[in-house]
Amino acid sequence: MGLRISNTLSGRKDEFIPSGETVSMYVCGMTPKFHPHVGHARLFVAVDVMRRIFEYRGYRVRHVQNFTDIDDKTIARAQAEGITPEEVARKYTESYFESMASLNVLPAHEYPTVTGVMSRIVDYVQGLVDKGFAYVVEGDVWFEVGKFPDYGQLSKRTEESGMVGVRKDLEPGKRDPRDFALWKSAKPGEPSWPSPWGEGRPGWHIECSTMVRETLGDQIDVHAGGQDLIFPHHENEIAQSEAYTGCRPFARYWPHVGLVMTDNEKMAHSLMNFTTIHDVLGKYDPAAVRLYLLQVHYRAPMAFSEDGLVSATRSIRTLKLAYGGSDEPTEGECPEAAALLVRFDELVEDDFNTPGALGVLFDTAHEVNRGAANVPETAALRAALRTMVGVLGLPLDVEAPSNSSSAAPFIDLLVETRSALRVERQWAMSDRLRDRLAELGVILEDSPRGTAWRFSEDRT
RNA sequence: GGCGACGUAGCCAAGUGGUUAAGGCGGAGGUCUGCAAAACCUCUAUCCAGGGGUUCGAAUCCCCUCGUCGCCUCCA
Repeated sequence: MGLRISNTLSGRKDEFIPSGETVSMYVCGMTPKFHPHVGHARLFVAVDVMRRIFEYRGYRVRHVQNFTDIDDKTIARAQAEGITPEEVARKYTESYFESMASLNVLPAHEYPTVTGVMSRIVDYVQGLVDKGFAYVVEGDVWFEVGKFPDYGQLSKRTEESGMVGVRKDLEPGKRDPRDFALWKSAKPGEPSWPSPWGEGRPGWHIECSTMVRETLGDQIDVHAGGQDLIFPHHENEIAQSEAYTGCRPFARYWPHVGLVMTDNEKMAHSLMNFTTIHDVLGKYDPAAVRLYLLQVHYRAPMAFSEDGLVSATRSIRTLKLAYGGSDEPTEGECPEAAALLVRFDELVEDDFNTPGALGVLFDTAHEVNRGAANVPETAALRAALRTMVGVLGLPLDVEAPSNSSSAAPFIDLLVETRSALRVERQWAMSDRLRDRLAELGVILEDSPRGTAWRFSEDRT
């Protein structure tokens, strides 16, 4: 059975049938107006896993992800920080890349920006005007929803049912409450770009339609984003694109990633209730963070919790132990390893079921840790585990930062001293050292090869 | 009000028609260890928000109720 993907457009889980040799995937990226938070991390890790699974299943993928580098919020942030909107965008775009590199998120093949495609956006808006889908009112350009009969196909809203709650006070010149801005005339002091309708800047949705067309073409395979973008953003994107190109569906598969919740509301910059990825990575192993994010199916809402991160930190150890063993040459067949991989493949193909797949990883890790002496099977099992870890993108190769602490030389010294005491069989003294270190958050592990230490994950 | 997502053990979470309901964390016991830690082994949901219904058979399909969240447009 092949890959199946939940598709907001069809309202079902659909079998994935590629349109060509390469899977085209567009992801609504972030507005770089502050450091990315855990909600962003979840979205981009989820999308990263989708891409890795496509590639694992033998597809080539072309992944494009935008930055909305100019909008009301970047302008507001620029004023707050006393820098230009460009500087805001640059600063937080860098922050984005840092966080994503730590989480082992593969870079997209292309990162278009609004400012980078401005002239194409103007052309696109002009095209919609020419085709009769948009009208101009005093420097503003509006998309006329009434001209596009399929409006609401993604969000399942109809004019009668879902639109009743929209604002009643129309902006000047707007013909229908549902109409939305393609181009907004500049207010004094705002950044603006020239257009046939005067100085202004693009509306919120048009940049994505333009960028998709510029980078991937008139129809794409996969369009992903957060669940909060279904309406109006993705709905409007579809309207613009299908009106412009006449090609439908604009995107064939629409997987939407559930939101990260904190205190029973979505984590969002605008709600001031977020935890940045940077902060989380300061306290937790990146592999644990990624594991934590993949432990919930991407479509379900996810409650952010430190307990979950602590739990994931403990879990990751089992995986690391099995993953990091020395390499023995693999010889012969290992039916058990093959069976585990089959289980893994089936789960991963079924709408990117990472929580289910992680169950297989732990089963595999236990098999490896159990049979460390049984060389051929262990090698095959470990190879299978490495394959799975690669598909999920868990950064198990990366050392947790603990041993690079500035306290490390002193802890090493204490451990060394204790080892000497142990040789003398001075148990009372050596145990006291171990207990005192434990109180300070340093855990000692004795083995025939010597004594290793690590920081407790519970330290605050 | 409309549309959508969700409600499975102490916590997190797979499973969406059929033998014993994955896995992780936590907990209990054991092996190992000078004692620990780590690792490994065993145990830890007669039951899937509640109530009806369909079926030989449902956590899984249908209806209703309750609860949580998201979206409802140039955005606080």
